[in-house]
Amino acid sequence: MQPRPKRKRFHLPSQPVKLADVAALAGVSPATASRALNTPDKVGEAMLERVRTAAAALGYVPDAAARALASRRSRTIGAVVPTLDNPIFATGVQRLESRLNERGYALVVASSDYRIDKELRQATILLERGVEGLMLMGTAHHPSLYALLETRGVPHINTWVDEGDKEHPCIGFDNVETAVRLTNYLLDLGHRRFAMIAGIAEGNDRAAARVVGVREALARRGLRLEDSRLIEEPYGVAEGRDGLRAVMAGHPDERPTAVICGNDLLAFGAIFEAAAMGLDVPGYLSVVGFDDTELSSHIPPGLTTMHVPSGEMGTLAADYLVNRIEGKPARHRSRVEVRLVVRGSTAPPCKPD
Amino acid sequence: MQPRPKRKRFHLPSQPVKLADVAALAGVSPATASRALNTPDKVGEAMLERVRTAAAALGYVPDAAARALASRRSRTIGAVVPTLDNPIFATGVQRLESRLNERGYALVVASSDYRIDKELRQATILLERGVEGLMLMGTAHHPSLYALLETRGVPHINTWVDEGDKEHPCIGFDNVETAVRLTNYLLDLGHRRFAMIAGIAEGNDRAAARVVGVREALARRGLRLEDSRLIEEPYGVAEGRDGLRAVMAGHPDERPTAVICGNDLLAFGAIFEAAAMGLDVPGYLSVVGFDDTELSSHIPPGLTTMHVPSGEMGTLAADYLVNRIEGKPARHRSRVEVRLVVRGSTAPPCKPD
DNA sequence: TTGTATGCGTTATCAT
DNA sequence: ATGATAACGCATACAA
Repeated sequence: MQPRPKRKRFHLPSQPVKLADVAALAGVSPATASRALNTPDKVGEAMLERVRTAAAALGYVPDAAARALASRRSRTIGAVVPTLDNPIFATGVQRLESRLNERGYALVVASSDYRIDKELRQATILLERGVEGLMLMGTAHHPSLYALLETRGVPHINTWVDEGDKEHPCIGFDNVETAVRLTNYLLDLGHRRFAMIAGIAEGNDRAAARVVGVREALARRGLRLEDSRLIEEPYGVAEGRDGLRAVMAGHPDERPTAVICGNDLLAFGAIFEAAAMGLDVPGYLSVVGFDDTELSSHIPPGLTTMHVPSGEMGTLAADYLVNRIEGKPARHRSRVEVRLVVRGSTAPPCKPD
Repeated sequence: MQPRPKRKRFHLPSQPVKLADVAALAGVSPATASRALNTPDKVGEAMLERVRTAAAALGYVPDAAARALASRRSRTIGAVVPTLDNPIFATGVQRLESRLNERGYALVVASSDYRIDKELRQATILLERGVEGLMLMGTAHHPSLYALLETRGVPHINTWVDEGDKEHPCIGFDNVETAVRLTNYLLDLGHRRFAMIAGIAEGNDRAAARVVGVREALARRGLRLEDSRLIEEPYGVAEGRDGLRAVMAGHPDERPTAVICGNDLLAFGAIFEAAAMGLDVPGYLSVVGFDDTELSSHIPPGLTTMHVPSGEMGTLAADYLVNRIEGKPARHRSRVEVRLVVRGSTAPPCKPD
């Protein structure tokens, strides 16, 4: 005869100790145990102690899935970023996580690889996972994304941008205006011949906006960016080097005296390549970037760049989302300060027109 | 007779369309609908189509919490890293996420800030969140952590290490041995007077191991690291500069001819500071680092360093955990190749003893 | 304040 | 291959 009783279900006793066990040990109902653990102020002093010690004694760990199902709250928020491989994004996510952690939320991350279709897929996955809020980057999303957010009623926040897109909450700065300011600085220095090593605009509205800003600033002074002086490269140091060679091609007299880079990584590459080409920075050529990474102030001769407070944006995004979720007041939009940091990589042109 | 049942719940109709709705529209039972969506091969051709179109028509999105509760599977794994702010970690997490995504898992991240007590707290939170696997960094964990993992039966993997700790699965490399190799390279070059700008050993076994390795290699040649020539600094460029000034203090004749840095960020700082002090690298001083970041090959004169395949470790960690979770064979330990990359920052000492 | 009884949406067991 | 139905572990409306 079989020593095993015929079992009704075949579930593993994965988590032996459940709330009911705690309640039993404490001699109270599951409801009271639940309240004691979650809303201590709604329960008597004595009960509270009994439940707590019982829970501790059993090493009780609540089951998040069951809790989420019953309460319809996951206490989880999601973030879809292009990649964590860009340090400036990583910093933002780091601070996002820190703040969420402080406020009792967990963070699930996914990357879009700068592709809006993948961003949509990832966001969908996170939504299925039950995130209660979503941090996105930029404002160029798949048309279906907002609809998805809408139907699920999940708050979201666009970061790194603060553009005309008044429909949607965002935390960041105006990339166009920022590029204008940076370009104006160079113009005021006396530069007239420009080149730009931009990021890949496709799928990256921030990169595109920076090009627009540069063009706009130049146009106001009656200047323009020659086609041969604008090149798009993925963000990277090696790409910055390639970019510099490309935009410096041609007759020396027609070469740009200032190169604007889409981010600091590209700018580092440009500076290194200029050195390799024997072109003095800033004597022969001024170079500027965007972001202001840890290295920007240290790399000789120091990189003039726009300081972007990526960590602050992460913190603000966390607060915005949690406030929305918890029904607290939350500013629909908030702007962070991006400031020009002048360092050694810029100077007046050696031979102004 | 009451038109409505007397008890009515006040739940928000948060997710109007559920599996039952799909089943109803398709004219099948919920069970069949579930099977059609999850295990298509266990269902008839015709049913499958009906269910799928019904689901699409209603825009059905499964509820992860309910699914997790019923199946006892969250399809989520967790990672606790010191910080995302170190680009080398960010890369590892990026690749971890990529691979998990490919295999149908989501990633929830938390940071420990190099503190084992916080690591324990974060791991606990992730476990409560129902992660089915956990990626950790290093091997120096809180005593309770393994017990926690054990009771919950959650697979884990220690990354960035491959030490004697044979109890636990890990993916990485031997930090001591790696430091030995790096030091031997300098010794073979002829260096005899060394300094080290290490990371903070407290809470960071990798940083500590690298110091051990350097000492070990020196000891084998009858040399040692003077107390005044070893300094611990948080990983950072500015800290590297401070560190260099500190270890170069004293009479020039007694100065080290080689400085070993705990990671590339510190090495960058050391190189910059050496330049600022008018000390030629590698003519007067050789500098080496660990990690091999994107900038290491570009920064003049090129940084000699140990290349650490952080992305690969992320991928391997993902595969290991998913394989374990899904009952597939998984190597208990796997080692990645760390190789010495010689660049311009090292040369024989100008005046060997 | 505490207990009782559902219900959350899905998967899985069993019978058909 | 498909349907009926009992868990899954917890929170909460309601009664006491």
